[in-house]
Amino acid sequence: MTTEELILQAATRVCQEKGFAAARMDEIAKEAGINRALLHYYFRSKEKMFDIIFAVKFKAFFSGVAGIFQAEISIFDKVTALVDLELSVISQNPELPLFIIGELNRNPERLIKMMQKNNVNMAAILVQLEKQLHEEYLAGTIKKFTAYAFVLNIMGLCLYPFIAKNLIIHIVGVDKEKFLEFVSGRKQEITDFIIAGMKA
Amino acid sequence: MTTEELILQAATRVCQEKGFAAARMDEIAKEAGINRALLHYYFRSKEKMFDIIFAVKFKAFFSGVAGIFQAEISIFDKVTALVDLELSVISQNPELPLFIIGELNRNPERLIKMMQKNNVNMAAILVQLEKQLHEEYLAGTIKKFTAYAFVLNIMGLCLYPFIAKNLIIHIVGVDKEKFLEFVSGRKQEITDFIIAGMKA
DNA sequence: GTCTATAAGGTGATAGAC
DNA sequence: GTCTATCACCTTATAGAC
Repeated sequence: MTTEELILQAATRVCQEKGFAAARMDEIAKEAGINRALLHYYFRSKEKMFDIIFAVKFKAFFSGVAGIFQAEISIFDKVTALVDLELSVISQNPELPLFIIGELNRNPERLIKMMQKNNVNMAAILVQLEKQLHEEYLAGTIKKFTAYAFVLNIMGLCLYPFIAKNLIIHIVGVDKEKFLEFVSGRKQEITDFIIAGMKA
Repeated sequence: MTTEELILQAATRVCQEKGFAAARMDEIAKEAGINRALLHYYFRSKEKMFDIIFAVKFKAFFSGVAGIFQAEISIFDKVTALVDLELSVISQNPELPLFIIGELNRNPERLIKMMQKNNVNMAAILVQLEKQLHEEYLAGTIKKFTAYAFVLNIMGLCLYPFIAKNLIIHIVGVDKEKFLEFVSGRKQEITDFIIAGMKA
């Protein structure tokens, strides 16, 4: 592993845990086992380093999701595919949702740029989704749902357990690994729950 | 309004928006229209001031919820009551969930102390809930659910839209007030969705 | 109670030796 | 490339006048 990769890995850990404002260049350097000045040699500034970290995490968070939304499959198949993808991706990276959401306030423009760069047009996706939901409603397969409700329900059920991970761990005093194992293993249960809730 | 209340109000706004690490005493002072030294006169330190803010917000977040969990009503009535309470409380304070969750990492002990101080024993609540869920499952009214799943599903569906508020606003370019109005108005829809998903 | 001035320490970033 | 030393700035907190 190159020094640059080593630093980036350490920086990712620290930034994800603490957030940009609370993350310290000194802590990142120590975590990487190198000197603080070397961080600036490779990345010039904290902000630029954070940009790179955010871009990687953003891709992990969104890649694949847009494709499923736009696929020509039934709405129930979309539910299954979305739950499967989200839980798979986030299980590998439990801090991801809170990191993205938490850092958003500080620099919303960054997110918008990322969306454009990755060719994700969420407004267009929602319009298309709205059409499909309406058609399936008319066909009698599902109850009436807006595209917003559809997305929020799926994301809420999949992501919230990871977002509230530390809250739950500390409140009920459960083991972190056990908890993550539990929420990651709920693919079928969540999928069934959503489909049962949507069926006409 | 006393100066102390004025400061606390300004401090709450800034801390909730920026988080502890990014919040600046100077910004709070300006927001309150007073001098920075006066903050320390009233609250001694940033940390102590934050303690007070957090305690108030914590109570708003948890008060009532424990009571519903422990009430002697059917599981469907609990769903209805919980969704109603959560959406009512959070609608009045959309930043609340992310604030509590986001600040947790920095000081988990604070949360544990709050739970004890407010006499909320979540572990005991979950045991009791588990019992009820099992009984209603045996009675044939609902599918099999763990207490964890029950709580996570409800909280995810109610809270996630507020947690991801800024993500959604920026991604789809929707108006903030419109969005909050929409998610706050989903009480019936979410309740129906959950009950449909749980029914045997 | 409220202010100005300032101390004390932390933090990102750079200079320059090796 | 990697280090030590250091600058320049920012932020919390206090001292002391009014």
